[in-house]
Amino acid sequence: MGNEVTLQDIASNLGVSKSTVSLVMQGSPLVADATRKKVQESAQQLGYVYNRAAASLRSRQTGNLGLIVSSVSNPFFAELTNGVEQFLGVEGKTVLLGQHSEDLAAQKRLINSMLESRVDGLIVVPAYGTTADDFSRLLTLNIPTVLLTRRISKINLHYIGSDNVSGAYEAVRHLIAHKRKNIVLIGGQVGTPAHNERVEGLTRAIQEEKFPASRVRVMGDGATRQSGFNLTKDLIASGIDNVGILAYNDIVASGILAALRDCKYEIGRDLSVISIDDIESSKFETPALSTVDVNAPELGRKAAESVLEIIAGKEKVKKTVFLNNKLIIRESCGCSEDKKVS
Amino acid sequence: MGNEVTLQDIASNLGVSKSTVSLVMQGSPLVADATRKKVQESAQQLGYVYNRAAASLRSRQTGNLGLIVSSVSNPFFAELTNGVEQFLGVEGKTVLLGQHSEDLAAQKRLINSMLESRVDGLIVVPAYGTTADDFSRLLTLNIPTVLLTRRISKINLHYIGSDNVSGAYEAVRHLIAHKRKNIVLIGGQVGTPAHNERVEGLTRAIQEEKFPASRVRVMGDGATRQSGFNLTKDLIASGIDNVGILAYNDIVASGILAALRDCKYEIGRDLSVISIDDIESSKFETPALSTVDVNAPELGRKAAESVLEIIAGKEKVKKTVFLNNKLIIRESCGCSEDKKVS
DNA sequence: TGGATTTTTTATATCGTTCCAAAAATGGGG
DNA sequence: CCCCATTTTTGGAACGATATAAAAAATCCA
Repeated sequence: MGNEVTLQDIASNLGVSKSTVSLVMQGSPLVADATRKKVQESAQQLGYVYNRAAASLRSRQTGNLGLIVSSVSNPFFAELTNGVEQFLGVEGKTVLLGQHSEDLAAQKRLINSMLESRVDGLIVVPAYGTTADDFSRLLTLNIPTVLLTRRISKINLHYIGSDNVSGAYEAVRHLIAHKRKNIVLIGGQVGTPAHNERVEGLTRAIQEEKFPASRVRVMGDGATRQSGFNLTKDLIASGIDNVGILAYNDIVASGILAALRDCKYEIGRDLSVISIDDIESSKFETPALSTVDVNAPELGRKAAESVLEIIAGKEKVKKTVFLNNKLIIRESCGCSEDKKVS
Repeated sequence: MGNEVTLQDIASNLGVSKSTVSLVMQGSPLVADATRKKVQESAQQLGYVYNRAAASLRSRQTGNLGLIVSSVSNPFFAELTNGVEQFLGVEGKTVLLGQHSEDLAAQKRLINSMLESRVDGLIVVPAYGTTADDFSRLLTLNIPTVLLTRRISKINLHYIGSDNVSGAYEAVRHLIAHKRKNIVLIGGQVGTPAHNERVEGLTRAIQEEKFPASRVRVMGDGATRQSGFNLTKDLIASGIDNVGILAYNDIVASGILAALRDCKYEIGRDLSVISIDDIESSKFETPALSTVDVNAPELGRKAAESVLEIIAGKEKVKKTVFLNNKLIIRESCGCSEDKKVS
């Protein structure tokens, strides 16, 4: 335990200076090949382990990147996390993971913890209700930060997300093409940007298609399977006739489908369900879920790539990037029974 | 950016020594209350951020804990990760996350990266095929390490997992109680400890119940939804009569159920499916999945707790801990139709 | 061969904290 | 008011790396 091999040990062992050894560790082209080889062999042999904390003290770069999400138990965030970690891992960076569970105090604690760890940059899915104020520390310290999938108003930070407006728009157009007489948006935190965007896409679609607004309904109070399940039971209880359901996301959709199967509806024939996300499990739903693929792992990768670019000094001006999404038609919308729908 | 507030700045500001300020930051009881308050206020006011890397250089404790799993895209590992992070987060520790995706080279890279980050301890779900040799670095450096849910033979490390033997045993007994005439274990990497344990539980159950071994089958080649789906299609093609399926885990079970629904089997009546894990989504399957609850988040929490205890110097001797599990009866085994089964 | 170049190596200060031993301040009897 | 015990504060040496500028060694060319 107590015996740590240091640069100095290698240097003494070889009769060179620790500066030279340090240069080798950094992969500098300044050192002669023969010397480099000697040093590397000696390091190997002595069991040297590079000490990043010590290095960071002087170099002011830790190689640590923070990732804060709501919870990896949610498959959507898990896929984001997967994308981020995969990308950063091969870049030789280390990911510090935090989950706020939509708790602002927890989020604050996490941000602080990451600052203490001197992360080179940060990727955050902000908790519901986050204001610019909650991020003031990041702003004043000027930490390279990317907001992922959730925007915060009046804050000047990079943002990467999917285009929820167009996603909802395409989904609703498809529901209308199936001649559904009622449209219901189920799930989500009403009033959040992510929910507003879906409402906006829905609104645009029904206006364009001249679908009567009186036959559109929005039911939201959370983005869990359970809330999808409960809201759907409510909907059924209040009368459900030839309805096209736009699920807030695939997790909610999972609950919606469970409730509908429970009540013996034939999904696709009696009614249509289309969702947004396309998490891995959705194609194994019954019926297979029609959904807008936002490519969560790719969102994660792009966010990671982006934060590295910001650190590298490119991307001076704050950007908002929407990744393209794509409507994936499976069975829950009814296309398998009614092949002619666009 | 360039202006970092340090302990010294606070000290100068207040006319005390940086030692005193350091003591306050560490929450030492040595400093007078009045002084402590002054220091805290000044720190707040100057926007001081504690530098853990600098601290760790001298104190030899980073507060970093490493967690290496296969992939958080797999809900089981996501729930483990969730448990670990939740526990360590409130303890003020930082989680470094790595995913090896069952790639030994990636795992090696990750371990090395965590050592460079001087993690105080490590929690690892080892990749398939990991040998004691892959962990030699951890052993010689004597890093507090807990193996989670997967064991490695001939290695002296703490282990925490669920009792797969008893889990499989209970599940198979239940299948037999449903008078299923054939038993099939579907999914998993044949030959791995985790798979062997399930086979052992299965074997024990059929011997005890005098169930003919000739009507037992093991089909495994992976632990994904897709492999559950494919293997089930194979099983169906090869003739399936009054079968009781033991799914390797809930992810595999998800694929199994999808395949069975696809072929219009009435799950529960025509055949039974029981699985092991109980991930969050399983109760929303159709039919709701009967499964052995291993409480993944709790496994994660316990692993985290355990690694902290090892670091604290308790737990000198390496322990192997099996958490209790519990058979959860839902609908996929057929109990909803046949209420009398034990 | 000698001087100018180029390549390679090095000495030393520094990063921001903790540890340690010792010094200073405070408090309570007698 | 002084002495002793207790509480609080402090200076300075670590920790293990990097940065910087300068020295040393090797190479080139006439």
